Amino acid sequence: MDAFFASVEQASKPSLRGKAVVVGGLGPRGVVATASYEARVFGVHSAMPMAQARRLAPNAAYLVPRFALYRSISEQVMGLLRALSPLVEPLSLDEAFVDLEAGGTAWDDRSARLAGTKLRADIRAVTGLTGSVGLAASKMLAKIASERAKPDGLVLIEPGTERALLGPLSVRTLPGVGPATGDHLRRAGIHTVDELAEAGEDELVRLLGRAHGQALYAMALARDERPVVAERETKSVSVEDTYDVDIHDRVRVGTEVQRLADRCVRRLREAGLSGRTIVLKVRRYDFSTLTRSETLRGPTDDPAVVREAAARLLDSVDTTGGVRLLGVGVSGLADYTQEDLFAQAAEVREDDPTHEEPETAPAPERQTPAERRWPAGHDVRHTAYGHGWVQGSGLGRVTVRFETPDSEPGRVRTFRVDDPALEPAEPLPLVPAAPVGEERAGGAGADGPPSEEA
DNA sequence: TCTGGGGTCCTAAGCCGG
DNA sequence: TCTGCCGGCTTAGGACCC
Repeated sequence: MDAFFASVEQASKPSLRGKAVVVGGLGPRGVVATASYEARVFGVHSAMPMAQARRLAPNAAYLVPRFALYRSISEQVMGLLRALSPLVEPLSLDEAFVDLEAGGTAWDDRSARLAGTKLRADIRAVTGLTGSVGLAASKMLAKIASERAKPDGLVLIEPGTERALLGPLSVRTLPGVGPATGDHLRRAGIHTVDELAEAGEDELVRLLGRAHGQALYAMALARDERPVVAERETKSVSVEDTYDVDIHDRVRVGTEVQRLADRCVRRLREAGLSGRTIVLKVRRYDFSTLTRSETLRGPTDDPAVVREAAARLLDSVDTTGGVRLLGVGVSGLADYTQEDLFAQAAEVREDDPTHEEPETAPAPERQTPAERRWPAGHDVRHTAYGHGWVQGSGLGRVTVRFETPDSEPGRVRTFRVDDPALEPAEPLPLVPAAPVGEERAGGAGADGPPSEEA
């Protein structure tokens, strides 16, 4: 999908179409998750600090991500992919590999192009968004092709042309070559894929280590046999928070770690998993990051056990000077088992007579009521004006633009944050709900105004 | 107001048991 | 019985990806 988060926001907010839109964390330490193509013109891009983005594009719309909405649209798209083939490997919410051959698509350019073209049309019809398709004989090449297809395009790499195409490209084009490996290679005088191939496998292994060297050499020769894997097991579950200001108070650090442990366990349980290894992550005031881990005798999903372990790990960390980030994770995962759970909990209670029962609910997060209740970009409903979204809030006021995905750009009104006529609302579908070929339900939709167009 | 959050994989060192 | 080697596990850190 092209600039996925930003495109979803533009589709759901007519007034933002054709405008610079930046989605990401809005706090003092936020970074850009996705910038619309209009925002990229100003030099804004993913992973850039939000403060820098605001300097580059002060007039862009800045919105908080709405992951639940993105996930629901992602599922629609993944559904279309699975109609093409049973072998679909999602890489993220907005990207996936599809093994067309396993889905019965004939192995020739015409058939492949046809499948890709139809897919792009289907994505547009179902979600209203544009997606790009890369077609090639391997995952690496398909990925490179899809990058070149963006935005809103289709690129096919013909068998036999791979090496000629890759040769002059920067080593950074290859998946797995990031800033560090790129620098490393540059210092060795290797800039292009051709130079990578000329260096030879032994030299690359010497420079980068066995696994990385061999993998990179194979890719430089356009050799990539990795299969498309549909179901990959989760290897770890973790949560982390970056704080708006560094935490210096050791007691506060302790309580934050406990909260993170609880959140992590909640996620673990939702996934029906338990794990043996507890990991504590600490990023200090100077951005240096360290991890400490402890492996238990058996897997657990008991909040008390994870809290205890995280607290022990924290004891071994010096936090003087302050911490900017804390995280708790669990790895060494196993499917949830009742026996292990009880055994582990009993063990801890014996070890520690002062052990406390876990709180049933974590302490609510501290944030100003306006920001908490009215995040920028989220949907709202007003009893008189209907459906809209939060343009901004502060000083006891919230500004709302009243429009829906299929309306004209709407008008802006400002309310008190505690206006009883205003309440948070669920996002509306980006395209009218009725599937193609079915009769619409007489304009008597349960919520939202009837569509302007057929 | 420099640098998020959730992952994966690899390396390397130390330790332990056979 | 002592030593050496090897494999596997644990721990810490780093690179990379979206």
